[in-house]
Amino acid sequence: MANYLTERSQKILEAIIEEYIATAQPVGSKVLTRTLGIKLSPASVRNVMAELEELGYLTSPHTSAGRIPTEKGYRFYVDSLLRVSDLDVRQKDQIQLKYRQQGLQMADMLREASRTLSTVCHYTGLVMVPRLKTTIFRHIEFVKLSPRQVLAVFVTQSGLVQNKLIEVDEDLHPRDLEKITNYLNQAMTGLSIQEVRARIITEMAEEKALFDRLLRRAFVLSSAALDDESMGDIIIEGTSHFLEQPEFADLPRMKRIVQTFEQKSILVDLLDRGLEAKGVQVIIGSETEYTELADCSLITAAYSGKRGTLGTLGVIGPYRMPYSTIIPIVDYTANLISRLLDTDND
Amino acid sequence: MANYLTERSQKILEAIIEEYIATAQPVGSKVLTRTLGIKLSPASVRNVMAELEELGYLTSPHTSAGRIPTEKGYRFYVDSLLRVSDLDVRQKDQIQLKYRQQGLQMADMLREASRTLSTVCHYTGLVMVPRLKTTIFRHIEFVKLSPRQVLAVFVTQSGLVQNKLIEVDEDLHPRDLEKITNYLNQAMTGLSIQEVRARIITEMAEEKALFDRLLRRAFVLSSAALDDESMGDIIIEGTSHFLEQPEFADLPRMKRIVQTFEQKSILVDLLDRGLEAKGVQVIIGSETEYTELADCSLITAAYSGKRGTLGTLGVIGPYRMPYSTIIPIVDYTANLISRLLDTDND
DNA sequence: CTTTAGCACTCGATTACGCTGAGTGCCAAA
DNA sequence: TTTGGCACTCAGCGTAATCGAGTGCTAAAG
Repeated sequence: MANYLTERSQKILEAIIEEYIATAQPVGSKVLTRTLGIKLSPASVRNVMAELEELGYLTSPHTSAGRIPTEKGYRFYVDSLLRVSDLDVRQKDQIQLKYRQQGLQMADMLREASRTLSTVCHYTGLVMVPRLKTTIFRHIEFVKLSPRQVLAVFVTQSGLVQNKLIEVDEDLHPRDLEKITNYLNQAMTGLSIQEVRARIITEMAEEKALFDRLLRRAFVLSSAALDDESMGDIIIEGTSHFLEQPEFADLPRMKRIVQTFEQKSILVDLLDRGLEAKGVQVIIGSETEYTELADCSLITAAYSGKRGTLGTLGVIGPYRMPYSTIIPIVDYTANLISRLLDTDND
Repeated sequence: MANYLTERSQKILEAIIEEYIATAQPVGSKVLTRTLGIKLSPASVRNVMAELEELGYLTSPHTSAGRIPTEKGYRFYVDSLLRVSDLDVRQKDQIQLKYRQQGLQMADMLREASRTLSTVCHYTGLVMVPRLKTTIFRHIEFVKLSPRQVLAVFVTQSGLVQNKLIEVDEDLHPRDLEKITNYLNQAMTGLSIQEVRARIITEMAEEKALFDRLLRRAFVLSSAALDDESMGDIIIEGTSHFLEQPEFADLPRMKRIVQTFEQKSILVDLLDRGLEAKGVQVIIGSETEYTELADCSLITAAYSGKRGTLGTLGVIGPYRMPYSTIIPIVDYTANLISRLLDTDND
């Protein structure tokens, strides 16, 4: 037996997967002959199916049922068989419309993206908020709230605003705070956070800083303001869509998945993986390397601002998913968000 | 037949409800005689049960099953039968421990509260973020991001920080922004947002403002910064606990509830109701007045800062809930949060 | 008047069983 | 190489039988 697939085998595999995606039922040889373009008898189709099963692309839940795709089947389908079409104009408009309202802050926009992905795809939408260290410094402001508390407000190039409450051990005069603010904004604008951190460390070691009280303070404060790793948060919308999927009908499995979502850390990891990748990425089942998500697929794409990748977004669902329609939606959304982030904040 | 309940009937009703809460199974007369303190034959218990059913406190799913409490039964139980004990020290410590870490911003604290409620109660935790208009003005700061964009950072007395991006139609000089900031902080600190709004409106009508360009700007900006009604957001944690409840085993019902959560607006309304109430409030089933939540109970309590109620928190679950343990937990959490908000921000 | 034992009855849950039909694998003919 | 034919398998479904927990009622006991 050949260990490659003839064109006909591929056609049949494709038809099986698409039928299964549509119906969630094991597909038999008979219905295939109807669905399939080629004129072929059920018996011939069965031969091919047996072959595909032996090669590991299909499996049958029991003897007298049809076949369902394996993970390997889906992988092959996504890699080789799938032709993703462009979104049609109507769908593009429908998505774009959601971002029409003015004055959205970045965080709101990302939340909207997650929600839109969820409703358009009928799966759960995921958006990873940009990690602090990959973003570009734009502005920082220190506000004195009480003798011992300073609020740091930090704005990234792409428009993300973050607050951090800093406990200080000395009573800083507002004038000093203002000077610190001015100095930092003038010195750091345009650098990435990583660069800012590096800069702080080297300058603090330098002679000048050793003797300038104010400068020292500036560094201490900004370092406190920026050390927050809590970013890399993720926005999940539309968990309820999971409850529509027949494959998750049993509660314990369902619960495990929802818990995984609530915990977020696993999803953060998975979305992280899409950061360097170009274009849309598909992670199927066990490729996630988490048993909790063994029955799920993720479709992700990175979005970026002016200066490189900011984060990733996508959807998660059962691995029986209409990839051909979901992939362009995720792709389009990532591009749209990238564009909006670029123009929105000059 | 009496339309009040004898002490014995009450005892039996209580026993039934507690048994049902524990087991989720209809309870029969036989098990009751074991559970019940009083020496009584199953037959006698049955008589009482029939009576309780006629009065509407119990119902039976079918002839040959035991009885389960009705909504009215729960209501009576919560109102008259329930003795809430204080939390024991260990539990209090367990809860308090979660807030030990320093420098938590209010938003983080509320999220932690929701999460803790969820894990401790094994139900879904809810926390309503303070509504803007009920909070006290503490500080406002305008940061110029670009010629046409100003970022307003607004801090409430209780330590909640909120950002709003404002599009302006003229290029404001940073000096002017600073003057505006100073003026507003000096004039408005300590007022409630409602008062601030009123003040803005009256002052804008006044003669002085008409001619002072800067003052006008100040009012326009602050009014833009504060008109955000988006607050009154709510933090939901632990939705997955719903999936543990046997009463929500069927997916469609489950899905309706999860969707209701995602939509939030209904929960906002329900939590709002607890704002004026003192102490813990229990809303059972149809008392919510939402069919989506007809099988759910909410247990809520208000938390407050220095100057009055800020918001509410609580848990939501099936109405078969161990009220006697949940109520003190919610109560304690509300008090704890109130205390923390008071001390944390001097 | 209240409580209790006894008993017939109800009805959901469980098990058993047979049938059906979709689907398969294999073989022999085209 | 394809196809029709055929025996075989097995989940799903409906029906029937059984089981047993729990009830309501009645009549006797307290």
